[in-house]
Amino acid sequence: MMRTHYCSDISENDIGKQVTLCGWVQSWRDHGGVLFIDLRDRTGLAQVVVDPTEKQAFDAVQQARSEYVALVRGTVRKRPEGYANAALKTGNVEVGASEFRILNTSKPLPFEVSDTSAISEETRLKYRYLDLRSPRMHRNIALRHLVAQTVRGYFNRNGFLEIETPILTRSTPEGARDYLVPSRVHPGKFYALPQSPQMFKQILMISGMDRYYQLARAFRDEDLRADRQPEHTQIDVEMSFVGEEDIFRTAEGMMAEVFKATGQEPLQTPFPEYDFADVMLRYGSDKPDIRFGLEIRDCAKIFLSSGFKVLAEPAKNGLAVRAMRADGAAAVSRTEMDKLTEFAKTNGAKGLVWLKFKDGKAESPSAKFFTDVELSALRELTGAKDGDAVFIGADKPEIVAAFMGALRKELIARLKLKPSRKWAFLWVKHFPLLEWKPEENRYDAAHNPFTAPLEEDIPLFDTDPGKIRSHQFDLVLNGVELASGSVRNHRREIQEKALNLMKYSKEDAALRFGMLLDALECGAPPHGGFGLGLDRLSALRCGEDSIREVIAFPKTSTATCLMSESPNVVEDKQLKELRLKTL
RNA sequence: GGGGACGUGGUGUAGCCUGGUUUAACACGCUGCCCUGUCAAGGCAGAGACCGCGGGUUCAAAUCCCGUCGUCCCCGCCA
Repeated sequence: MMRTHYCSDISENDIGKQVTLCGWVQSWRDHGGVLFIDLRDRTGLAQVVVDPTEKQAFDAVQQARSEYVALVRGTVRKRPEGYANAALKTGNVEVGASEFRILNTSKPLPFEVSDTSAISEETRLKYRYLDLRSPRMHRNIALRHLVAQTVRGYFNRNGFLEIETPILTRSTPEGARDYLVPSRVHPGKFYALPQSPQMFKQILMISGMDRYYQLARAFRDEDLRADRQPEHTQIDVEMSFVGEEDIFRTAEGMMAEVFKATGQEPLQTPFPEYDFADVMLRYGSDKPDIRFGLEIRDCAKIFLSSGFKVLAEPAKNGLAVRAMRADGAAAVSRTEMDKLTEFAKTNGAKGLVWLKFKDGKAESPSAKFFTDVELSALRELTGAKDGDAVFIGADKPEIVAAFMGALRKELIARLKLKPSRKWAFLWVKHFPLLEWKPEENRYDAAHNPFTAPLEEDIPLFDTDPGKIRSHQFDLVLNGVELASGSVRNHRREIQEKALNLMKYSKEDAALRFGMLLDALECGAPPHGGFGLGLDRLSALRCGEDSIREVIAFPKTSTATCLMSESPNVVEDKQLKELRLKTL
C-alpha cells in the first residue's frame, strides 16, 4: 500500500509523523518560493506545503496541475500561529512534503470537481465519472451506502434471509409497462424485467422461508420524473405469520436504525397511523406532508341553512363542503387570491371561496354572504386567527379532496411556510381494495391484486365491493411516498372473489398469476410485507430533490444514459439471432 | 400522448423582448511570466465561442418565425 493515511485523517495527533497521502491535486498556490497544494481524496482535503529546500519535491511539484494524481510523502506539522483554516477538517495541520510524485496527469476537466453546484446536470451526467469525484457525490453515495448497510444489519439481526429473486422473469401485463428481453433460445418469446419481486417473495413465504429481504432492483418502462427512474432499488421485505402492526413495527425499527446511523435525532416510534379516508379528508392527499399544519375540515353543517347558495346547496345535497385555514394568508393580495382560485380550478374545482380575517372581520368578495354566526363557527372550526385566511371548497368528496390537497401544497410553497419539524413519518392504511373502472365495466385492484381485505369488510364483496377496505398501506415521509405494502391474501377463496370482481376469467387469472394462485392452495401462511424506495429515502436523507443525485449512474428524463450513451443500436447479427427486426 | 422552461468560449451566465456602433460581454477555469504562508491567494500578459442543428423572413439574425435535436419540470402514466 502506497498510502498511510487518508487526506482528512491527519490531525494534531499525527504531528511529527511521517505520512504518505495519495489523491488528486485540487488546487495549488505557487508563491514563487513556498508552494501549497490542496490534495483531495474520498475523505476530503489536506494542505501540502512544498518548500524550496526540499529539492526533489519542489522540482516535481512544478509540473503539477489541476486533477493530477499525486503521492506525497512528508511530515505532519502544526500550522503556524494564525494560519489555521477553520473551514477545513484538517485545518490545524499540514504536511511538509519531502517527496512529491505525480502518478498520473490529467487534461483540464470540463468543470471543477470541487464544487459542482453551478454545473448543469446535463454536463454532470455526460461526465459522470468526474461528477462522482465531487464532494457532493462522494457524500451522497457514501450516505446511501450507510443506509443500505444499516438496513442489511437490521434485517440480519432480526432473522431475515437475504434472497435474490430473478431479474429475467415473465411479463404480467398488469400495472406498469414491462421492460422486455427477447429470448434467443425461444424465438418469439420474451422475458420481462421485474417491476417488483412481488410474486416471488410471496412464494418464498409459502416455501416457509418465514422472513425475507432484498435490496432489489425493480424496472418500469414508464415516463420518468425527479423521483422516478426506469430502474430503482427497493428495500423489499416479506414476513410470515404477521398482521399489519407487526409489519409496521418492523419497518419503524428499520427506519429508526437508519436515521440513528446517519446521524439524525432519534425518531419517535411508533409512527402515527391514519386511515386512507381520514387523510383524504384532512389533507386531500394520500401522501400528505404533515410537517405543515394546514388541515382541511368538513364544514358542511355550518352552511346547511345558509343564505350563501354556493355552499348551502352542496351541503344540503350531501356533497362535501370543506374549509382549510392558511396561517398568515390574510396578507396575500387580491391578485394572488385570484391566482389561487385559478389554480384550484385547474385542479378540478368549479370555484373557490376565500376569506381573509383582519381585525376581527372577514374580508372577501363573498364576505357579505356570510352571517356572523357562520363566520364565528368557521373560525372556531378552522382555528383561524386574525391574519389568517380560510379557503372553502364544495363538490363531490373526491373532487374537493383533490383540489384542496393541491391548494394545500401550493399554499405551503407560496407562503414559504416553515416546517414544524425535520422529519414527519406517517402510515396511511386501509386503502380501498378495489376501484371501479366505469369504461371497462369492472373493478380493478386499487394497488395490488394480492392484498387482503379487512376481515369485517368481507361481507361487502357481495353487496358493495367498492367500499371494501384493505390491508394495503403506505409509509409517507415529508409528503413523499416512501414505502408501500400490505397484508396479503393467503386464502385462495378470498383471492378468487377479488379476481372475479376484476373480471378475470379463470384462464386469464391463471395466465397472469398462475404460479402464485397454485401455491396459495398448498399451505400458504398468513403473510405480508412492503417495498421501500431506497433511492427516495437516500435522496431525502441527503437533502436532494432528485433521486438522480443518489444514483451513481442515472438515466435522463428520456431514459438515456448520457455517459454510456445507452440505449444504442445493435448489430444485425444480434437481431437475427433473436429473430427481431427494427423499424 | 400533452403543457411549460432552457440551449451563447472548457464551465456558468449577460446580450434576445425593442434585429444594425457587438471586432459577442462578464466571472470562473486554462496557458505563460512574477511573487516564500496561501487556502475564493495576488499581480501582469494571453489563448479560447460566429451563438444546439436545419430552414425561413429581412438590405441585415445570437436576437423575429417554423421545424428538429437535447436537457429539466409538470399532467397523463407509474397495480
